[in-house]
Amino acid sequence: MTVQAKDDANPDVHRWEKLPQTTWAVLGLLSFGRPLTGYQLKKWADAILAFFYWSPAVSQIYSELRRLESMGLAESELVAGKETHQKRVYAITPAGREALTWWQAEVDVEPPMLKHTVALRVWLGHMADPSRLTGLLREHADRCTALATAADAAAEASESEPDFRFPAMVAEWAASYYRSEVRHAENLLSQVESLSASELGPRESSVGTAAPTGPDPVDP
Amino acid sequence: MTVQAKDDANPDVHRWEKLPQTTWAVLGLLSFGRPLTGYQLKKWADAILAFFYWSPAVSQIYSELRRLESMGLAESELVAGKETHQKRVYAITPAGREALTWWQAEVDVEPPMLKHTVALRVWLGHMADPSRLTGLLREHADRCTALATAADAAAEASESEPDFRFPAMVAEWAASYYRSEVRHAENLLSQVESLSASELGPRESSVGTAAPTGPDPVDP
DNA sequence: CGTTGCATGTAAGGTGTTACATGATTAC
DNA sequence: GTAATCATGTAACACCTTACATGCAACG
Repeated sequence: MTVQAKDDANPDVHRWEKLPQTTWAVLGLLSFGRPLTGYQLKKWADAILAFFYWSPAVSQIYSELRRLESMGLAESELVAGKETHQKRVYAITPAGREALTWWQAEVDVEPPMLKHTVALRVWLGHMADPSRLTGLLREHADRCTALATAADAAAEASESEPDFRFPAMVAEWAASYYRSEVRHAENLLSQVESLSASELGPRESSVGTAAPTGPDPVDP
Repeated sequence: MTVQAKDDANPDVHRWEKLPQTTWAVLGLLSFGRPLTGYQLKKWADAILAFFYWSPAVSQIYSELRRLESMGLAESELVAGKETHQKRVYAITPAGREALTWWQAEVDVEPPMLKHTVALRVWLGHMADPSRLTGLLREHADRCTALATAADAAAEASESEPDFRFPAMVAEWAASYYRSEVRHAENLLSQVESLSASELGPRESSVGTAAPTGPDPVDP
Protein backbone atom coordinates (compact mmCIF):
# COMPACT_ATOMS: atom_id res chain seq x y z
CA MET A 1 0.00 0.00 0.00
CA THR A 2 2.92 2.28 -0.59
CA VAL A 3 1.90 3.82 -3.89
CA GLN A 4 -1.47 3.28 -5.51
CA ALA A 5 -1.67 5.48 -8.54
CA LYS A 6 -4.96 4.13 -9.80
CA ASP A 7 -6.74 3.77 -6.50
CA ASP A 8 -9.73 6.02 -7.00
CA ALA A 9 -11.28 4.42 -3.96
CA ASN A 10 -8.69 6.26 -1.92
CA PRO A 11 -10.79 8.55 0.30
CA ASP A 12 -8.16 11.29 0.17
CA VAL A 13 -8.30 11.66 -3.58
CA HIS A 14 -11.28 14.00 -3.55
CA ARG A 15 -9.37 16.37 -1.31
CA TRP A 16 -6.49 16.42 -3.79
CA GLU A 17 -8.63 16.91 -6.81
CA LYS A 18 -8.83 20.68 -6.93
CA LEU A 19 -5.43 21.66 -5.67
CA PRO A 20 -3.87 24.30 -7.92
CA GLN A 21 -0.79 23.55 -9.97
CA THR A 22 1.39 25.66 -7.72
CA THR A 23 0.69 23.37 -4.80
CA TRP A 24 1.88 20.41 -6.85
CA ALA A 25 4.92 22.36 -7.95
CA VAL A 26 5.91 23.05 -4.35
CA LEU A 27 5.23 19.48 -3.31
CA GLY A 28 7.29 18.49 -6.32
CA LEU A 29 10.23 20.48 -5.04
CA LEU A 30 10.00 18.51 -1.83
CA SER A 31 9.70 15.21 -3.68
CA PHE A 32 13.41 15.16 -4.41
CA GLY A 33 13.84 14.10 -0.84
CA ARG A 34 15.58 17.07 0.69
CA PRO A 35 13.96 18.73 3.71
CA LEU A 36 13.90 22.45 3.02
CA THR A 37 12.74 25.69 4.56
CA GLY A 38 10.30 28.02 2.83
CA TYR A 39 13.10 30.41 2.12
CA GLN A 40 15.24 27.74 0.49
CA LEU A 41 12.25 26.54 -1.49
CA LYS A 42 11.77 30.02 -2.89
CA LYS A 43 15.41 30.22 -3.91
CA TRP A 44 15.24 26.86 -5.62
CA ALA A 45 12.02 27.82 -7.38
CA ASP A 46 13.66 31.01 -8.63
CA ALA A 47 16.68 29.12 -9.85
CA ILE A 48 15.09 26.12 -11.53
CA LEU A 49 11.31 26.21 -11.63
CA ALA A 50 11.38 29.71 -13.10
CA PHE A 51 12.74 28.34 -16.36
CA PHE A 52 9.45 26.74 -17.23
CA TYR A 53 7.02 27.69 -14.49
CA TRP A 54 6.21 30.99 -12.84
CA SER A 55 7.98 31.19 -9.51
CA PRO A 56 5.46 31.94 -6.75
CA ALA A 57 5.92 34.76 -4.26
CA VAL A 58 7.60 33.94 -0.96
CA SER A 59 4.46 34.48 1.02
CA GLN A 60 2.60 32.08 -1.21
CA ILE A 61 5.19 29.38 -0.77
CA TYR A 62 4.73 29.65 2.97
CA SER A 63 0.97 29.32 2.69
CA GLU A 64 1.31 26.40 0.29
CA LEU A 65 3.56 24.70 2.81
CA ARG A 66 1.01 25.23 5.57
CA ARG A 67 -1.68 23.80 3.34
CA LEU A 68 0.45 20.81 2.43
CA GLU A 69 1.11 20.13 6.09
CA SER A 70 -2.56 20.52 7.02
CA MET A 71 -3.38 17.90 4.42
CA GLY A 72 -0.67 15.56 5.63
CA LEU A 73 1.30 15.74 2.39
CA ALA A 74 4.27 17.39 4.08
CA GLU A 75 5.50 17.62 7.62
CA SER A 76 7.66 20.20 9.30
CA GLU A 77 10.20 20.11 12.02
CA LEU A 78 11.45 23.04 14.03
CA VAL A 79 15.19 23.35 13.98
CA ALA A 80 16.72 25.63 16.53
CA GLY A 81 19.59 27.75 15.36
CA LYS A 82 21.80 29.02 18.19
CA GLU A 83 19.30 30.47 20.69
CA THR A 84 15.54 30.47 20.24
CA HIS A 85 15.93 31.39 16.60
CA GLN A 86 13.96 28.65 14.96
CA LYS A 87 13.42 27.67 11.41
CA ARG A 88 10.84 25.29 10.06
CA VAL A 89 12.07 22.57 7.76
CA TYR A 90 9.54 20.83 5.55
CA ALA A 91 9.71 17.30 4.18
CA ILE A 92 7.36 15.29 2.02
CA THR A 93 5.42 12.47 3.69
CA PRO A 94 4.54 9.05 2.24
CA ALA A 95 1.03 10.42 1.71
CA GLY A 96 2.60 13.28 -0.19
CA ARG A 97 4.39 10.86 -2.49
CA GLU A 98 1.20 8.97 -2.99
CA ALA A 99 -0.63 12.17 -3.85
CA LEU A 100 2.03 13.27 -6.33
CA THR A 101 2.03 9.90 -8.04
CA TRP A 102 -1.75 10.00 -8.24
CA TRP A 103 -1.59 13.52 -9.69
CA GLN A 104 0.91 12.51 -12.34
CA ALA A 105 -1.10 9.47 -13.35
CA GLU A 106 -4.66 10.72 -13.13
CA VAL A 107 -4.99 14.49 -13.29
CA ASP A 108 -5.35 15.97 -16.75
CA VAL A 109 -2.60 18.27 -17.88
CA GLU A 110 -3.93 21.80 -18.11
CA PRO A 111 -2.92 23.58 -21.29
CA PRO A 112 0.30 25.55 -20.83
CA MET A 113 -0.29 29.20 -20.09
CA LEU A 114 1.67 31.80 -21.98
CA LYS A 115 1.46 35.52 -21.40
CA HIS A 116 3.97 36.75 -23.90
CA THR A 117 4.15 40.44 -23.13
CA VAL A 118 6.69 41.05 -25.88
CA ALA A 119 4.48 39.51 -28.55
CA LEU A 120 1.61 41.59 -27.21
CA ARG A 121 3.63 44.76 -27.71
CA VAL A 122 4.55 43.84 -31.26
CA TRP A 123 1.01 42.81 -32.03
CA LEU A 124 0.00 46.34 -31.09
CA GLY A 125 2.93 47.73 -33.04
CA HIS A 126 0.76 50.25 -34.82
CA MET A 127 0.57 52.14 -31.53
CA ALA A 128 4.31 52.20 -30.98
CA ASP A 129 7.47 53.70 -32.31
CA PRO A 130 9.39 51.11 -34.37
CA SER A 131 12.60 51.83 -32.48
CA ARG A 132 10.82 51.09 -29.24
CA LEU A 133 9.78 47.72 -30.63
CA THR A 134 13.24 46.81 -31.84
CA GLY A 135 14.66 47.88 -28.51
CA LEU A 136 12.30 45.70 -26.54
CA LEU A 137 12.88 42.76 -28.86
CA ARG A 138 16.63 43.14 -28.44
CA GLU A 139 16.19 43.24 -24.67
CA HIS A 140 14.03 40.14 -24.77
CA ALA A 141 16.53 38.29 -26.90
CA ASP A 142 19.33 39.18 -24.50
CA ARG A 143 17.31 38.04 -21.51
CA CYS A 144 16.59 34.75 -23.23
CA THR A 145 20.23 34.24 -24.14
CA ALA A 146 21.11 34.64 -20.49
CA LEU A 147 18.37 32.22 -19.49
CA ALA A 148 19.59 29.68 -22.02
CA THR A 149 23.09 29.87 -20.60
CA ALA A 150 21.75 29.50 -17.08
CA ALA A 151 19.65 26.53 -18.15
CA ASP A 152 22.72 24.91 -19.67
CA ALA A 153 24.57 25.37 -16.42
CA ALA A 154 21.68 23.84 -14.49
CA ALA A 155 21.58 20.92 -16.89
CA GLU A 156 25.26 20.28 -16.52
CA ALA A 157 25.05 20.47 -12.74
CA SER A 158 22.33 17.80 -12.61
CA GLU A 159 23.48 15.61 -15.44
CA SER A 160 25.62 13.24 -13.42
CA GLU A 161 23.13 12.83 -10.60
CA PRO A 162 20.92 9.79 -11.11
CA ASP A 163 18.05 11.28 -9.09
CA PHE A 164 18.07 14.41 -11.19
CA ARG A 165 17.77 12.93 -14.66
CA PHE A 166 14.37 14.44 -15.33
CA PRO A 167 15.35 17.89 -14.09
CA ALA A 168 18.45 17.64 -16.26
CA MET A 169 16.34 16.76 -19.27
CA VAL A 170 14.00 19.66 -18.63
CA ALA A 171 16.92 22.03 -18.11
CA GLU A 172 18.23 21.04 -21.52
CA TRP A 173 14.75 21.47 -22.89
CA ALA A 174 14.65 24.96 -21.36
CA ALA A 175 17.97 25.85 -22.94
CA SER A 176 16.62 24.89 -26.37
CA TYR A 177 13.40 26.73 -25.62
CA TYR A 178 15.16 29.98 -24.82
CA ARG A 179 17.48 29.69 -27.77
CA SER A 180 14.43 29.32 -29.98
CA GLU A 181 13.00 32.39 -28.31
CA VAL A 182 16.12 34.29 -29.28
CA ARG A 183 15.81 33.19 -32.91
CA HIS A 184 12.14 34.10 -33.03
CA ALA A 185 12.77 37.49 -31.45
CA GLU A 186 15.58 38.28 -33.86
CA ASN A 187 13.39 37.21 -36.73
CA LEU A 188 10.64 39.57 -35.61
CA LEU A 189 13.22 42.27 -35.08
CA SER A 190 14.42 42.19 -38.65
CA GLN A 191 10.85 42.21 -39.87
CA VAL A 192 10.04 45.30 -37.84
CA GLU A 193 13.16 46.97 -39.17
CA SER A 194 12.36 46.27 -42.79
CA LEU A 195 8.78 47.39 -42.24
CA SER A 196 9.78 50.73 -40.77
CA ALA A 197 12.36 51.19 -43.52
CA SER A 198 9.82 50.60 -46.27
CA GLU A 199 7.46 53.10 -44.71
CA LEU A 200 9.83 56.05 -44.69
CA GLY A 201 8.00 57.51 -47.66
CA PRO A 202 4.28 56.91 -47.16
CA ARG A 203 4.07 57.70 -43.47
CA GLU A 204 1.01 58.78 -41.47
CA SER A 205 -0.70 55.70 -40.07
CA SER A 206 -4.13 55.09 -41.48
CA VAL A 207 -5.32 53.05 -38.53
CA GLY A 208 -7.93 54.87 -36.56
CA THR A 209 -9.08 57.24 -39.22
CA ALA A 210 -9.76 54.79 -42.00
CA ALA A 211 -12.99 52.89 -42.25
CA PRO A 212 -12.81 49.37 -40.84
CA THR A 213 -10.97 47.23 -43.33
CA GLY A 214 -8.86 44.15 -43.07
CA PRO A 215 -9.84 40.65 -42.15
CA ASP A 216 -13.00 40.30 -40.19
CA PRO A 217 -11.82 39.56 -36.66
CA VAL A 218 -15.12 38.06 -35.68
CA ASP A 219 -16.17 35.96 -38.61
CA PRO A 220 -13.16 34.56 -40.45
CA MET B 1 -2.17 67.59 -28.75
CA THR B 2 -3.54 64.45 -30.33
CA VAL B 3 -0.92 61.99 -29.18
CA GLN B 4 1.68 62.85 -26.58
CA ALA B 5 3.62 59.74 -25.81
CA LYS B 6 6.15 61.42 -23.57
CA ASP B 7 3.85 63.83 -21.79
CA ASP B 8 4.29 62.78 -18.21
CA ALA B 9 2.61 66.00 -17.22
CA ASN B 10 -0.61 64.50 -18.52
CA PRO B 11 -2.82 64.31 -15.43
CA ASP B 12 -4.45 61.08 -16.61
CA VAL B 13 -1.20 59.17 -16.72
CA HIS B 14 -1.22 58.31 -13.04
CA ARG B 15 -4.61 56.66 -13.47
CA TRP B 16 -3.24 54.52 -16.28
CA GLU B 17 -0.13 53.52 -14.48
CA LYS B 18 -1.30 50.42 -12.67
CA LEU B 19 -3.74 48.97 -15.15
CA PRO B 20 -3.13 45.25 -15.62
CA GLN B 21 -1.90 43.85 -18.91
CA THR B 22 -5.28 42.36 -19.68
CA THR B 23 -6.85 45.80 -19.77
CA TRP B 24 -4.30 46.90 -22.35
CA ALA B 25 -4.88 43.74 -24.32
CA VAL B 26 -8.61 44.42 -24.51
CA LEU B 27 -8.05 48.06 -25.36
CA GLY B 28 -5.61 46.83 -27.97
CA LEU B 29 -8.29 44.71 -29.57
CA LEU B 30 -10.38 47.85 -29.89
CA SER B 31 -7.47 49.85 -31.28
CA PHE B 32 -7.85 48.26 -34.69
CA GLY B 33 -10.77 50.58 -35.17
CA ARG B 34 -13.69 48.20 -35.24
CA PRO B 35 -16.50 48.74 -32.74
CA LEU B 36 -17.20 45.39 -31.12
CA THR B 37 -19.41 43.79 -28.49
CA GLY B 38 -18.01 41.98 -25.49
CA TYR B 39 -19.00 38.69 -27.00
CA GLN B 40 -17.21 39.42 -30.27
CA LEU B 41 -14.17 40.58 -28.34
CA LYS B 42 -14.05 37.25 -26.54
CA LYS B 43 -14.25 35.36 -29.79
CA TRP B 44 -11.48 37.43 -31.30
CA ALA B 45 -9.36 36.99 -28.21
CA ASP B 46 -9.84 33.23 -28.39
CA ALA B 47 -8.93 33.18 -32.06
CA ILE B 48 -5.90 35.45 -32.13
CA LEU B 49 -4.78 36.65 -28.73
CA ALA B 50 -4.74 33.09 -27.40
CA PHE B 51 -1.73 32.29 -29.57
CA PHE B 52 0.55 34.39 -27.42
CA TYR B 53 -1.52 35.69 -24.54
CA TRP B 54 -3.94 33.99 -22.19
CA SER B 55 -7.49 34.69 -23.33
CA PRO B 56 -9.49 36.19 -20.46
CA ALA B 57 -12.86 34.82 -19.37
CA VAL B 58 -15.97 36.37 -20.89
CA SER B 59 -17.05 37.91 -17.63
CA GLN B 60 -13.68 39.56 -17.27
CA ILE B 61 -13.84 41.06 -20.71
CA TYR B 62 -17.13 42.66 -19.78
CA SER B 63 -15.72 44.14 -16.61
CA GLU B 64 -12.63 45.36 -18.44
CA LEU B 65 -14.90 47.09 -20.93
CA ARG B 66 -16.82 48.77 -18.12
CA ARG B 67 -13.57 49.90 -16.59
CA LEU B 68 -12.28 51.22 -19.90
CA GLU B 69 -15.49 53.18 -20.38
CA SER B 70 -15.42 54.55 -16.85
CA MET B 71 -11.94 55.85 -17.56
CA GLY B 72 -12.93 57.36 -20.85
CA LEU B 73 -10.70 55.08 -22.88
CA ALA B 74 -13.61 53.44 -24.63
CA GLU B 75 -17.21 54.37 -25.25
CA SER B 76 -20.23 52.24 -25.86
CA GLU B 77 -23.35 52.62 -27.88
CA LEU B 78 -26.54 50.66 -27.49
CA VAL B 79 -27.65 49.06 -30.70
CA ALA B 80 -31.18 47.76 -30.79
CA GLY B 81 -31.65 44.48 -32.59
CA LYS B 82 -35.22 43.93 -33.74
CA GLU B 83 -37.31 44.64 -30.63
CA THR B 84 -35.87 45.77 -27.31
CA HIS B 85 -33.04 43.25 -27.61
CA GLN B 86 -30.08 45.51 -27.20
CA LYS B 87 -26.41 44.96 -27.51
CA ARG B 88 -23.63 47.24 -26.39
CA VAL B 89 -20.95 48.03 -28.93
CA TYR B 90 -17.63 49.38 -27.68
CA ALA B 91 -15.21 51.62 -29.52
CA ILE B 92 -11.90 53.15 -28.55
CA THR B 93 -11.82 56.89 -27.87
CA PRO B 94 -9.05 59.39 -28.73
CA ALA B 95 -8.09 59.26 -25.05
CA GLY B 96 -7.88 55.49 -25.41
CA ARG B 97 -5.47 55.83 -28.31
CA GLU B 98 -3.43 58.30 -26.33
CA ALA B 99 -3.30 55.92 -23.40
CA LEU B 100 -2.25 52.96 -25.54
CA THR B 101 0.48 54.99 -27.21
CA TRP B 102 1.69 56.13 -23.82
CA TRP B 103 1.66 52.54 -22.56
CA GLN B 104 3.66 51.31 -25.53
CA ALA B 105 6.22 54.08 -25.16
CA GLU B 106 6.60 54.40 -21.42
CA VAL B 107 5.49 51.34 -19.50
CA ASP B 108 8.14 48.73 -18.90
CA VAL B 109 7.55 45.36 -20.45
CA GLU B 110 6.85 42.81 -17.74
CA PRO B 111 8.78 39.59 -18.19
CA PRO B 112 6.77 37.03 -20.17
CA MET B 113 4.98 34.55 -17.97
CA LEU B 114 5.19 30.88 -18.79
CA LYS B 115 3.41 28.13 -16.91
CA HIS B 116 4.51 25.14 -18.88
CA THR B 117 2.46 22.37 -17.33
CA VAL B 118 3.99 19.74 -19.61
CA ALA B 119 7.55 20.64 -18.61
CA LEU B 120 6.42 20.53 -14.98
CA ARG B 121 5.17 16.98 -15.43
CA VAL B 122 8.40 15.85 -17.06
CA TRP B 123 10.46 17.63 -14.43
CA LEU B 124 8.66 15.49 -11.86
CA GLY B 125 9.08 12.44 -14.08
CA HIS B 126 10.41 10.37 -11.21
CA MET B 127 6.86 10.30 -9.85
CA ALA B 128 5.30 9.15 -13.10
CA ASP B 129 5.05 6.20 -15.39
CA PRO B 130 7.26 6.75 -18.47
CA SER B 131 4.42 5.83 -20.82
CA ARG B 132 2.29 8.51 -19.22
CA LEU B 133 5.02 11.05 -19.92
CA THR B 134 5.44 10.04 -23.54
CA GLY B 135 1.67 10.11 -23.98
CA LEU B 136 1.36 13.60 -22.63
CA LEU B 137 4.29 14.81 -24.68
CA ARG B 138 2.73 13.34 -27.82
CA GLU B 139 -0.55 15.08 -26.98
CA HIS B 140 1.24 18.35 -26.42
CA ALA B 141 3.09 18.07 -29.71
CA ASP B 142 -0.15 17.40 -31.55
CA ARG B 143 -1.86 20.36 -29.94
CA CYS B 144 1.05 22.58 -30.91
CA THR B 145 1.01 21.32 -34.48
CA ALA B 146 -2.65 22.29 -34.72
CA LEU B 147 -1.90 25.70 -33.22
CA ALA B 148 0.91 26.26 -35.69
CA THR B 149 -1.41 25.49 -38.58
CA ALA B 150 -4.05 27.81 -37.19
CA ALA B 151 -1.45 30.55 -36.72
CA ASP B 152 -0.38 30.13 -40.34
CA ALA B 153 -3.97 30.53 -41.43
CA ALA B 154 -4.32 33.66 -39.31
CA ALA B 155 -1.11 35.06 -40.77
CA GLU B 156 -2.26 34.44 -44.30
CA ALA B 157 -5.63 36.04 -43.62
CA SER B 158 -4.04 39.27 -42.36
CA GLU B 159 -1.05 39.41 -44.65
CA SER B 160 -2.61 41.52 -47.38
CA GLU B 161 -4.26 43.98 -45.04
CA PRO B 162 -2.10 47.05 -44.44
CA ASP B 163 -3.63 47.73 -41.01
CA PHE B 164 -2.88 44.22 -39.89
CA ARG B 165 0.81 43.99 -40.64
CA PHE B 166 1.84 43.64 -37.02
CA PRO B 167 -0.78 41.01 -36.23
CA ALA B 168 0.36 39.16 -39.34
CA MET B 169 3.97 39.30 -38.17
CA VAL B 170 3.02 38.01 -34.74
CA ALA B 171 0.88 35.26 -36.26
CA GLU B 172 3.91 34.11 -38.22
CA TRP B 173 5.96 34.36 -35.07
CA ALA B 174 3.38 32.20 -33.28
CA ALA B 175 3.54 29.59 -36.05
CA SER B 176 7.31 29.35 -35.62
CA TYR B 177 6.91 29.29 -31.87
CA TYR B 178 4.54 26.34 -31.90
CA ARG B 179 6.61 24.46 -34.44
CA SER B 180 9.59 24.86 -32.12
CA GLU B 181 7.42 23.57 -29.32
CA VAL B 182 6.73 20.47 -31.36
CA ARG B 183 10.43 19.88 -31.97
CA HIS B 184 11.28 20.37 -28.31
CA ALA B 185 8.49 18.06 -27.20
CA GLU B 186 9.58 15.35 -29.62
CA ASN B 187 13.12 15.74 -28.46
CA LEU B 188 12.07 15.27 -24.84
CA LEU B 189 9.92 12.36 -25.88
CA SER B 190 12.79 10.42 -27.36
CA GLN B 191 14.90 11.16 -24.30
CA VAL B 192 12.21 9.80 -22.01
CA GLU B 193 11.93 6.72 -24.18
CA SER B 194 15.64 6.00 -24.17
CA LEU B 195 15.77 6.60 -20.43
CA SER B 196 13.01 4.12 -19.67
CA ALA B 197 14.55 1.63 -22.06
CA SER B 198 17.93 1.79 -20.35
CA GLU B 199 16.32 1.31 -16.97
CA LEU B 200 14.59 -1.97 -17.71
CA GLY B 201 17.24 -3.79 -15.75
CA PRO B 202 18.11 -1.74 -12.68
CA ARG B 203 14.61 -0.62 -11.67
CA GLU B 204 13.39 0.49 -8.24
CA SER B 205 13.73 4.24 -7.94
CA SER B 206 16.12 5.35 -5.30
CA VAL B 207 14.52 8.75 -4.86
CA GLY B 208 12.82 9.09 -1.56
CA THR B 209 14.69 6.41 0.28
CA ALA B 210 18.23 7.47 -0.47
CA ALA B 211 19.99 10.11 1.51
CA PRO B 212 19.96 13.55 -0.11
CA THR B 213 22.38 13.48 -2.99
CA GLY B 214 22.62 15.32 -6.25
CA PRO B 215 23.30 18.97 -6.86
CA ASP B 216 22.57 21.25 -3.99
CA PRO B 217 19.35 22.95 -4.96
CA VAL B 218 19.97 25.83 -2.62
CA ASP B 219 23.57 26.68 -3.02
CA PRO B 220 24.81 26.00 -6.52
C1' DC C 1 -39.33 23.01 -31.74
C1' DG C 2 -35.15 22.10 -29.72
C1' DT C 3 -30.29 23.01 -29.94
C1' DT C 4 -26.68 26.00 -30.83
C1' DG C 5 -25.03 30.55 -31.03
C1' DC C 6 -25.40 35.45 -29.60
C1' DA C 7 -25.30 38.53 -25.81
C1' DT C 8 -24.92 40.35 -21.05
C1' DG C 9 -24.29 40.31 -16.55
C1' DT C 10 -23.94 39.03 -11.12
C1' DA C 11 -22.02 36.63 -7.20
C1' DA C 12 -18.81 34.02 -4.88
C1' DG C 13 -14.56 32.53 -4.11
C1' DG C 14 -9.88 31.11 -4.95
C1' DT C 15 -5.28 32.42 -6.57
C1' DG C 16 -1.49 35.06 -6.05
C1' DT C 17 0.72 39.69 -5.36
C1' DT C 18 2.53 43.71 -2.83
C1' DA C 19 3.49 45.88 1.26
C1' DC C 20 4.50 45.62 5.78
C1' DA C 21 6.65 43.90 10.05
C1' DT C 22 10.09 41.47 12.59
C1' DG C 23 14.35 39.65 13.99
C1' DA C 24 18.62 36.60 13.81
C1' DT C 25 22.87 35.51 11.26
C1' DT C 26 26.77 36.25 8.38
C1' DA C 27 30.15 38.92 5.89
C1' DC C 28 32.89 43.01 5.09
C1' DG D 1 28.86 48.20 12.95
C1' DT D 2 26.20 48.07 9.19
C1' DA D 3 24.74 45.90 5.22
C1' DA D 4 23.12 41.80 3.03
C1' DT D 5 21.23 37.45 3.67
C1' DC D 6 18.36 34.23 6.11
C1' DA D 7 13.83 33.39 7.79
C1' DT D 8 8.85 33.80 8.76
C1' DG D 9 4.67 35.58 8.67
C1' DT D 10 0.22 38.89 8.32
C1' DA D 11 -3.00 41.88 5.99
C1' DA D 12 -5.01 43.92 2.23
C1' DC D 13 -6.25 43.65 -2.10
C1' DA D 14 -6.29 42.92 -7.09
C1' DC D 15 -6.94 39.58 -10.56
C1' DC D 16 -9.42 36.19 -12.65
C1' DT D 17 -12.31 32.11 -12.87
C1' DT D 18 -16.41 29.29 -12.23
C1' DA D 19 -21.06 28.95 -11.76
C1' DC D 20 -25.23 30.79 -12.32
C1' DA D 21 -29.02 33.40 -14.52
C1' DT D 22 -31.40 35.32 -18.41
C1' DG D 23 -33.32 35.81 -22.95
C1' DC D 24 -33.28 36.59 -28.12
C1' DA D 25 -31.97 34.81 -32.72
C1' DA D 26 -31.16 31.43 -36.11
C1' DC D 27 -30.65 26.92 -37.96
C1' DG D 28 -32.21 22.35 -38.92
